[in-house]
Amino acid sequence: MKTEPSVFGFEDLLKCPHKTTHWEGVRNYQARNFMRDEFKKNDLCLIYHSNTDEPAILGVAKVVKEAYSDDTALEPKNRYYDERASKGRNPWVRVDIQALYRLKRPLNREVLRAHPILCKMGVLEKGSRLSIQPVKPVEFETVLEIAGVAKV
DNA sequence: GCCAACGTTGGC
DNA sequence: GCCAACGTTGGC
Repeated sequence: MKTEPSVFGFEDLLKCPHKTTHWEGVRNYQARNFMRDEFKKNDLCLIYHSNTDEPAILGVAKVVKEAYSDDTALEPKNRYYDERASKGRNPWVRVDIQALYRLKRPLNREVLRAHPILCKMGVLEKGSRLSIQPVKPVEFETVLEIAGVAKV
């Protein structure tokens, strides 16, 4: 799961009550489909900072609530407002996630590129813009193994 | 700030 | 359905 630290970073997640937040504002159908169809309760996700001086994977979170209506799309004042969405016909969903671990050693793109397994990750692909994208089990395990984790 | 890549929009 | 124009993403 990508996020821009200037908007909502991993540190912001840690400050939330129960280190839990609604992952809202996804307005891309492909990314939405992943949340809607693939995210199951207790699944783990990697948190990645994009559009920043130091893009990196730096945390792990858990799905605590599966996809449900992202009502920010219905609020005209909200930055994620979508005028075409309406109550009862809202295409957008959010999930709730809870921070679990901080990576002891955040993995930046240079580190990912240099690794024989992690160099294949979607986030490194040219033109990769998907804010929600699948991670292979072996990739996930490798990230935890070489980064090390600390409970938050 | 630049710019390539991509998704979306809308005229035809 | 095609495709040009446009807006956004995001690394660098």
